[in-house]
Amino acid sequence: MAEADKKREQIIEGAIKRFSHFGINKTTMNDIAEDLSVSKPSLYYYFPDKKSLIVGVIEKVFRDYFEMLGKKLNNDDDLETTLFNSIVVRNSFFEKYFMLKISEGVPDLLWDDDVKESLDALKKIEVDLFVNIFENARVKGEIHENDMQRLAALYLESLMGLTNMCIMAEHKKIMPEKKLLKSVADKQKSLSAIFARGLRC
Amino acid sequence: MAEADKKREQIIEGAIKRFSHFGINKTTMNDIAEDLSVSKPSLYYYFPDKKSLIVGVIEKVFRDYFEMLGKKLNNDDDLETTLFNSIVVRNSFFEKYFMLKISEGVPDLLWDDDVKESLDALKKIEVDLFVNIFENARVKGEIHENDMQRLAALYLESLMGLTNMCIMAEHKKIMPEKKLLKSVADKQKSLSAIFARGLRC
DNA sequence: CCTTTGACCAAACTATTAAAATAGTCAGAA
DNA sequence: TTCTGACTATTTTAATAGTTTGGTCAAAGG
Repeated sequence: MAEADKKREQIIEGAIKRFSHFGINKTTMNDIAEDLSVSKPSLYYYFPDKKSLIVGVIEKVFRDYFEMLGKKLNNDDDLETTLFNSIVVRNSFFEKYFMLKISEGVPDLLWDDDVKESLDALKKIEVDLFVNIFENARVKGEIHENDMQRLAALYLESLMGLTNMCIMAEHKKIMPEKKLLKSVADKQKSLSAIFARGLRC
Repeated sequence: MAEADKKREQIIEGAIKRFSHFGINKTTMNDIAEDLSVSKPSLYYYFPDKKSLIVGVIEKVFRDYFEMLGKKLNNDDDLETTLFNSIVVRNSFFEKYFMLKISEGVPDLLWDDDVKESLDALKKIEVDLFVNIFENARVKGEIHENDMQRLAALYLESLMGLTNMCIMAEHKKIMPEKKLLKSVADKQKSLSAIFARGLRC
């Protein structure tokens, strides 16, 4: 049992390596099998199809992100500092797993029901994490609002939206440059600072 | 001379009707010519190619947007009210000209040098308009910052990013529903309110 | 000279099909 | 239970033919 789970993890790790290097749709199940020196049917013994492997990869990455976020955040920090730290964590993942970006290349994976369901659940977890952050700031008197759910969702949507705008503005497909990432991070921090101050009044 | 300009305007009006109803790439030059009861070469007498007609349309729409924005804005209003009003104007244009959205359908029109140049110039004008708005708020003591350029760009990028996130989250291609547009407007206003308050401190 | 036109062409897009690549299965062995 | 070689089914890709559409021209009307 535990052995099987370990194997599943190994497969996911292998898939992540390929995916984050060549992208999802340039990686075949054969590639992954060969990397791990097993046969394709072995792969299919652990994952019924490619989609479920992709979902597994996505969930693994998000779990890692949540874990690192949990480690980095400190209840004693003020809201602005907390948001800054979360941006650093978020961007490190964004950069590392940029090639995983599902939006491009894979036909309609984003609109597939299973993938969408998994992704929605993960995003909900992220929102809940930020609900905690904002709630924590509220009890410390940094926020004068009630609806932390709405606030957390709004903050994340704005931040991601800003990020997309900046990335899209550059050339389409290419991997974003270090310089661009730096300027994006600056903008994210500016927005977060204004956002945090805007909640104080 | 003035006669030719009038004709150009008529053609642009006709093109806008078609474009905003069927989208840019579902509209042929023949369609536009037939609508106006002229022959295709006549069209090409006034616009050297389809791209320049598209650029003409884009610039006309933006000019109308800027004009309506100018009418709606009042120097005496506080920053939050001004931003709210600008959102109303912006969204009315977004809805009216939704089918013009170049991002979808037309191959790489967004990355075409001419279109990009025109679009960049128009966006710069918009940013400058908001620089004025923020500058006006600053002299009234509503803002304690120096770099209005940076602020205006950040605000607009955040707002557009938020909008994109909301629109994208729904089904891809379909025209956005009234209900969705309402909720987007609410989020835009929430962000703007927080943003405005965040600049006061 | 300015504007318009029917007739024409070349490039872009679509539909169709065949070939190749890849996802996924199965009977049976370790 | 876990794995494999050999197989099938499905998707992508490539090549092709047919159609649409952007764009041009020589000539004519005002």
